[in-house]
Amino acid sequence: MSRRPQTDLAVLGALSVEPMTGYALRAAITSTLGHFWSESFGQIYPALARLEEAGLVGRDEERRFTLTDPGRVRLRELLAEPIERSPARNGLLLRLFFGRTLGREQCIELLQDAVREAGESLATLAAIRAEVEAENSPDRDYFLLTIAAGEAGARAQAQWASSSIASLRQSPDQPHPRD
Amino acid sequence: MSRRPQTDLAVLGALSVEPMTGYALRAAITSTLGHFWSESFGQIYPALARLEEAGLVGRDEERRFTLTDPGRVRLRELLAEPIERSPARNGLLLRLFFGRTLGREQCIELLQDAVREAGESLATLAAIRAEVEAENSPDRDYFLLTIAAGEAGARAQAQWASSSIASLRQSPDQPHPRD
DNA sequence: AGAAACATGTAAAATGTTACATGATTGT
DNA sequence: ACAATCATGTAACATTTTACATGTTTCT
Repeated sequence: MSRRPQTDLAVLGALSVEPMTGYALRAAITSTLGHFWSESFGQIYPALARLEEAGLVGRDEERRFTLTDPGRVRLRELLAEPIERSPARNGLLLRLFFGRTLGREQCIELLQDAVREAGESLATLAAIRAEVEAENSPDRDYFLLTIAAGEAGARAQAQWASSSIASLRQSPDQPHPRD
Repeated sequence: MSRRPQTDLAVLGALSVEPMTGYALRAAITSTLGHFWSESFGQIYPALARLEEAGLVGRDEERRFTLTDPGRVRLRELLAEPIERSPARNGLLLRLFFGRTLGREQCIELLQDAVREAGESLATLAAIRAEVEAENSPDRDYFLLTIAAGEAGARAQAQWASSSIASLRQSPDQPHPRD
């Protein structure tokens, strides 16, 4: 099965929340969905064109893209499909796995970056959470669910990275192999 | 910058641990690295051919691929490069974000799957951990670091999903929009 | 002898990113 | 008028997956 349905899912889903221009859609995917989803710029307009062709999205008076009734049906279908997992690609863990070659100090630096990054994530998520909690959208509880996932992940990363730094500091630095 | 360096990093790194055939390399990437990295089958042999051409890997008496000295230098270079983050693509969160359309019960099922999955991950990781702890490899401490990351993530996911299920059960199910 | 696993590769198709191109609208 | 932002798209390129193709070795 192609991965295009996943792009369609993101696009139709975003339009189910509110009608938007392609430009706004891109901004929504970058900012709101950005913590757990991404679509590259060059995917969105072709997807919209295809979906419009198929009658799944239309335009309102202000030329914003809207979800049609068939589009809503299609969205439900896509939501019910089994989750396609994207391949794991964690560059940090890949580097730490070969940490003996990279060297202890550099590993510690990477882990410090990870702690900092997790902190930044938590700050961003707190801001988004405040915004979402202020709204009274019917989607609110579900939005908060995804925010909570991000927060849980960030906290786990911060704790893991911190304790990893501590344990690396206790172990002796080994010389690089063959140096 | 192309993403090929990332594939090279995985291949050279794996060979830095021990010499292997391409077949074994693939198995190593699937099983050991599999929790945080993936390379598709069709990438590995072309990468090996390219790296051999460039003199970064060679063959030992048993025709296993080995890391050459220039290869080790290149590996260090690649390890020191900034981490390229791969785009976030979390199908579970994408579906939950549109949970109002998907429906509360289906969301709960997805979350239950997530809890189960996290449990399976923890079991697999525990097995790998036991194996690695038994070894006395110089890479051991770094391997354990990456295992700990997986464990932390899995535990965070299990907790988040469990408490999300509880909170969804408390909120009333809203009818599907426009049904 | 046959099955299963080992081993190496290629080609086509699908996917995805990046850079470029163009014009309208809005605020200063 | 000018800059910034809004808005829509295309084309070239890079990456990745999947399916196919082929032969060897090892175990039963």
